[in-house]
Amino acid sequence: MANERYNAPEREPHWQKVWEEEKVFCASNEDDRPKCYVLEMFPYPSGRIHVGHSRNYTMGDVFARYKRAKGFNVLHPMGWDAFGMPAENAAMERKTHPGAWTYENIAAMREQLKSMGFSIDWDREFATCDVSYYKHQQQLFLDFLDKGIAYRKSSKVNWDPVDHTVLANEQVIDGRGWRSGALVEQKELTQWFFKITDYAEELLEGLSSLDKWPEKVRLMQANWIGRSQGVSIRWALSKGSAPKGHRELEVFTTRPDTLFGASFLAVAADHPLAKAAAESNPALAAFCDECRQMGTTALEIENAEKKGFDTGIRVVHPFDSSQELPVWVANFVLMEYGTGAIFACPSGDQRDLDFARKYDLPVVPVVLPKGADEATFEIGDEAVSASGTMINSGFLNGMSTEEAFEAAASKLEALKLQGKPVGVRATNYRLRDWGISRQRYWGCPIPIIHCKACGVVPVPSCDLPVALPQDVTFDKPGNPLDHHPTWKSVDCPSCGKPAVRETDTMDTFVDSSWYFARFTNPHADVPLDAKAAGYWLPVDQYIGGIEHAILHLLYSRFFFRAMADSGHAAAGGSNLREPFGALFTQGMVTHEAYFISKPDGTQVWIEPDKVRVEGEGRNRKAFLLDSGEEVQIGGVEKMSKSKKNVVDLNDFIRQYGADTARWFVLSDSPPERDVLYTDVGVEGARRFVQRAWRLVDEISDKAVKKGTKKPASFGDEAFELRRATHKALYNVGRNIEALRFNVAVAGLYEFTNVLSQAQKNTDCEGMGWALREALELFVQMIGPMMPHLAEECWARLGYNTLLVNQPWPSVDSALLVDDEVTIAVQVNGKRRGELKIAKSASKEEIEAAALSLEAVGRVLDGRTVKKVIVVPLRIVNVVA
RNA sequence: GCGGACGUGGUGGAAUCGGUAGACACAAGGGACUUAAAAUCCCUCGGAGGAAACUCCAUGCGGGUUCAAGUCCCGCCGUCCGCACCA
Repeated sequence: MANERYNAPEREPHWQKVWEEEKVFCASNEDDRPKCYVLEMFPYPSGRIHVGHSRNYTMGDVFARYKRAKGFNVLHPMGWDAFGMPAENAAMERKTHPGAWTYENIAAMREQLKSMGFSIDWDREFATCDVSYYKHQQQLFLDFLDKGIAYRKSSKVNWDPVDHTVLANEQVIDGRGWRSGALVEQKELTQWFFKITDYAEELLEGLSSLDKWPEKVRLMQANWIGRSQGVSIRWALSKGSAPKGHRELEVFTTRPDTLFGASFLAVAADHPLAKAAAESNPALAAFCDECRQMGTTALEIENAEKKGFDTGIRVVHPFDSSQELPVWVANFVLMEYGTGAIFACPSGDQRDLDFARKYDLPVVPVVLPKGADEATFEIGDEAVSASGTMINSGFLNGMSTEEAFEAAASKLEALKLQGKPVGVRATNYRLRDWGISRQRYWGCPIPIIHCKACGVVPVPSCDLPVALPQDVTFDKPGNPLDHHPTWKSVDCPSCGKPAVRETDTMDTFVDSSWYFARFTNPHADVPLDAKAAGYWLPVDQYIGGIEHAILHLLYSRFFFRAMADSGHAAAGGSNLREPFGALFTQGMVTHEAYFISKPDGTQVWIEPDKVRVEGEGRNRKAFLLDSGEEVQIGGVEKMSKSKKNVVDLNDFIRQYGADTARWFVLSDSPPERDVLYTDVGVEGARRFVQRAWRLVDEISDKAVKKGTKKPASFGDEAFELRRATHKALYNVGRNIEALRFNVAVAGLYEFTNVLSQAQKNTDCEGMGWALREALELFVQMIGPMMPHLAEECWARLGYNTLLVNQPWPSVDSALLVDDEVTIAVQVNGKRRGELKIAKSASKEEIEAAALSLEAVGRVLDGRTVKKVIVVPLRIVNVVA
């Protein structure tokens, strides 16, 4: 039996079959054990799983298997984020149906995940494109509508004037449609929104309770919500300059203290005042049109050249009625934020300053920074936003910025315009409402009917689902639901007359905002089974990419609250508001990418397994395997289909087995950081799988039989092995618990080194028993990470039970304590020696021992010791 | 542009609370075993100096706090992620 290689590709399917037959991983909603809900962000079924994807599921699986061994009732489900654009693109390119393409991908990917041996409860699997899932989503929409959480308003989209279709931001390349190449326009459409802004304060406050979330994610969300305290100020329009029907302009500011430095107001191109002024001013109208040509993303707006146009409208300064300021239209002012209008203080804001310099508007310094001299202080090319002392500011002069804020705000509240206060203290949020309408086929239909007589009519619940039609074509641009000959024709549920269905579908972020709740009972005939959700939620450990830090996670936090507030609360009286108790954001798997540059400048990416790499450093060159043609080395990037730098999971498993893949993605790199895929790294993992098998296989013959009584005493080596075993167990458990898999892996490497040394001393008293203990615990420790190999080893150790059903072994803490400790001795902060001393040694004893060290005396060289710092168990520092 | 992170040997990284920097692994070099190879096992391995003991330098760069800084603070540089219709 000994010296046989472990044949992973052959043995792994065997154990997977056993687990499946025994239904080991099916979670019960009725169980006395404490519950643990482990979830990895579910995948988009893009086609095939590559090694990059597998990392996140492996981490979740190790945690889930560990928790199961620790005695928890574990829920570890899997599903598919199955709606979205790639399916429609595939439909256009390959003439397949998006549904057919999606379900084929799901079938392939499910098999891939199964071949990784993940401990998933497949009975709970669903795809968001299943009618049985999205019909409940439609019910949720109706309930949101009822509660006022869903509403309609006008909003802008990227419009391709040639294809007559709405484009996603990623479909707009350099301001042009990706297929047509036409200049993209902005178009106003009436669309559906969720009132996430109603929850802004709660979502912000809730962050402080999420102490098991990464600090950076909470910070990013807090900044995204962007609460700011300020004053909303109404400016009176000067008579004669105001368009008909307009008498005032409302502006939100966080800096009322700088009001005396205001030199102009600026409004968005879509601001009602701008539109009104443009009616009688063709040049202004043209400028506003130009602003609308600009991209819709924050990136484009920020990077665009700052431009403006004077509307001719003038406003009266609230603190000085003799002063009038011009109102401009500026391309950097957003209608969606605040009131769509700002007042500009160029001395204190860089963007305002650039604008003022460009259009020759006044710049009045109003804040004198600490240490500056008022007589010589000037604003050059850089605005000064720091706080300081107020100058040139009338009644605010001499105050600090903070005092001036209060004084100005109070005065604005006291002043009256048309009988109402000029200013009101207000809290503003950067967060905008969530636009969910998409003009696409492959999404959840919005259950609404538009009737000429009755207006917007919700589809009655009893008529759900509104299912997508199957017979659609993608041969012309635009939304196939809109083109469909019959689908949208329907009788109005209210008056019975012919009406039309809403043809917009929902943003796929809606689908992923509640799937985790649905997993608690995916077969319930209501969206949320309150009892099951009350039992399982919140998710105890959520794992996913950092790229979801804001949108998906914020939307889900909102959606969960919105569900509760529209009658879909999780039971248990817990009033649960946060769906994810702990969050972990893992890094990605990266791989070198290779490409060939075509004469037209485009790059054709090449799969790494078709490339041979030669040389080192700067001389590294890559060639095509079949033709020998040289290819460019394109740097290390995240594994992605578009760059083709993926390693297919099937190929990998066929060659190395799932356990090698699992071990590789867990090794070396800290899980929150990116890991570089390299062949040599994989070789290392493969070697360890064999080494672990060999150790167990060989040593099990030297160890005592299972169940042998523990000897009364152990020889030194046997005792040391036992200590090492329990230290390893303690560390591996702690590191899995903390998701520090790379450290757990290192600990296991270290332990195998100890084990292979110890087995040489079989003469030592009690060694046979210590080896048996070491092997059994070792196998249990690798169990969560390499479950197939561990089962194989468990059987080799003589068991006919399943390792996966064994409880996690307990640490003998008596074996963890050292009675001696080595501490470093420093002189003036530099290490000069070390000291082995009893753990119980007093400070005085440690100090005396340190000072008597030969190396310390030599370095001191007769100098007097000024001070000795003793940190027991850690360090001694002699200061001379 | 705005917001957030990260930066340690030839390489991936470890250092849990401010307390011996480089655990563990990979690569490389040397040796054992073998007819030979693979596999496996053993040794060396941050840089400079030195026969050695040992000394000096070293955690992206420049400052600071501290008895003590990879770790804390300030300022740079570089890389990565997000920016609301990719998921």
